[in-house]
Amino acid sequence: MADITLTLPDGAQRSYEAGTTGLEVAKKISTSLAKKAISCSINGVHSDLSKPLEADADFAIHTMQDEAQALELIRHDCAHIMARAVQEIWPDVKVTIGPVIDNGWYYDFDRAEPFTPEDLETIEKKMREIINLRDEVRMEVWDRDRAIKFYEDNNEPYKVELVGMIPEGEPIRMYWHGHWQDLCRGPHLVHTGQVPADAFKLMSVAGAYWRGNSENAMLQRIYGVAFKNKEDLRAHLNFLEEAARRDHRKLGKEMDLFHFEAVAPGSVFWHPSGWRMFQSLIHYMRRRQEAAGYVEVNSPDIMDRHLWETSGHWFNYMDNMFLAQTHDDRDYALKPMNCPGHMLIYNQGIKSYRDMPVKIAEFGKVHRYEPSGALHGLLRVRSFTQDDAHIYCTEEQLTDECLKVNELILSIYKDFGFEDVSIKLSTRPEKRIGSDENWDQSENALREALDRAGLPYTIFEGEGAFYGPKLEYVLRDAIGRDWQCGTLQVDFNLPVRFNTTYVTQEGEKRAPVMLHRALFGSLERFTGILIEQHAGRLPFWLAPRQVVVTTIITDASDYAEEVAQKLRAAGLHAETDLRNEKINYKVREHSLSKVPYILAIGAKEVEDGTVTVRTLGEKQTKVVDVDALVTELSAEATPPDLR
RNA sequence: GCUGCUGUAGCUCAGUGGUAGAGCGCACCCUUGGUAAGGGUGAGGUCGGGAGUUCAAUCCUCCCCAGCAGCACCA
Repeated sequence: MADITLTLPDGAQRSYEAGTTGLEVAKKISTSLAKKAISCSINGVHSDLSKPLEADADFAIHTMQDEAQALELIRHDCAHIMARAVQEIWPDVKVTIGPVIDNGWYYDFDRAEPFTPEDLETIEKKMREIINLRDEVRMEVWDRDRAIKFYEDNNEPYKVELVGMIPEGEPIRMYWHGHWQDLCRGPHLVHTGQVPADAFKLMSVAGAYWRGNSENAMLQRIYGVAFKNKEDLRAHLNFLEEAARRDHRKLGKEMDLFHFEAVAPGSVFWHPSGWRMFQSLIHYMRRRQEAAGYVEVNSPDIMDRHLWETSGHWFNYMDNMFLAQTHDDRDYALKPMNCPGHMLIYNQGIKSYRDMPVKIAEFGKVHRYEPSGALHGLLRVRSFTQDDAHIYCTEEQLTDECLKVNELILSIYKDFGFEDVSIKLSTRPEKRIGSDENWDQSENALREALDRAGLPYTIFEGEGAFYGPKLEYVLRDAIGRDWQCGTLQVDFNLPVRFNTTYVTQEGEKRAPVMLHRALFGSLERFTGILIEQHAGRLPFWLAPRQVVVTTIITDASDYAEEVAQKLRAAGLHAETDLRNEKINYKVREHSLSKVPYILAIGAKEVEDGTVTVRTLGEKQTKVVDVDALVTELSAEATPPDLR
């Protein structure tokens, strides 16, 4: 048999007989390496050690030291071992798929009875037993008929379907973990004992549709997390606990910012502190938009159904609209969008090419009947305030305007400390309106704007709105869930539907191109993300309660009021706490509610005309002159755009 | 909307087939104390809503509502 030459990571070249497996190569290099080896890379493709090497290649052996490969294998083997455990405990459970995800894996099962938390413990225990068996993992390539027959005989209909979906020409790989087998692309570990038995944990059970389609049967998904060692697992569990402490729903209650009621699911009751923060965001955005040439308007909340038919929303989103009953015979709907209102404002009077671009902004409260299961604190609600705007421009201005919006969004996020924002470009969906030429033009404008800005982005084919493609600016919550905030959409269609025009230099009427854009997106959502981002310790300029003036003795009350008045006169959110309580008690309480500065006043301060300042979270206090403090805090309270 | 779980005082939660309890908060009293909980007394609940089973339901069953996790959805 011919020899093949392998180039190792250090550049060394070695020759072996063709058909040698990765594991045999490892053994020839050293016995200890063979013991530690978990997989290999052949020309950069992560592969099983049992795979025979048939040609010259770049070759590397992986051990648990190779983080990326180790975690992928551990998690993927965990998925298989869990499925084996489940079928050993409940032989009638049908298996489906079990991929690796961030921090772990999941596996979807079809079982009549729901899995209980006790079941998870049982499964974990069985998994540890399987790991201890150190069963060899073997891979066999089968032909399609044999695989289908096998799964039919074993009453595994989901696997039969999966085998059928594998494209012609691709190998059908069957992985055996001891006596148990699964259809899988691989690669896998050498034996089950390579999975660290103390570094994984089953987390939860939840429903999930077969193949992600709500028309299909609902399966039971078990989620697990797995790491290289138990320290990493513990660190991850700590992270989850920390994240739970930052949950904006919890902090919203603790900081008395907002609440929800069953009478209005998905709609926020803003408390004074929360509303103050909300208003600070609006004031900030209003200044930024004015500086960027926008004009602000306000349009009605309830409008006739015919308007929504004209815009196309009635046809596309009727089921998700709130309808308003009246005593006349007309149908009204609460606005789910601001665009039609802006079209009617634009259409007043005649616009010239000299007026373009026209930028109409509104802090519009929109209502959308979101599915009950989608509601999630401030992050997904049924009525929310958009910092919405529509830019009407000429086709020549299109790309430049996209670029300007992109710059504005990123500059604003930067002011809030969001530096790495992921951007999604969603292209034409199947169900859409408008010509392909227009879609080409729209998608190109967005793509070109991002390219000119030199920004990375991910394309999501077919995920655009029915009227145009969109950019989505995605921010991440405390536990790593992504939420779309800003958005920019190009639309050639709505202007045509509303007979919206401008007069060109040649005196002809022409439809403008329209951009839909929101920068915060939803002010409710953005507020929620901010709360989590800062774990409630908001930047001073956004903190709804900035300073509390506390007294140590009752005799200091008058002076405390005086200090608070001075702070308020400087525009700061200052209040007093004159209660007959110990200073320790007051400090604790205001610290827990995340007030940035606690001032303490006792006999000494009254006499000297000073205050003692404590910064949130710091033990050290300092005594300062009141006027100096007012000056310092006023500067700190200045919003970033005014500095 | 789907699967599973949860719903008891303002908050966090315990508890029982015989109409309820703690801590915190709140009110009042004592205490005037120097940087993360001073002490006492007291008020406060149709046990998410409705129906059923039962001599008796907060507890068991069913329906509805809301919330949580995930899925699906997100103009």
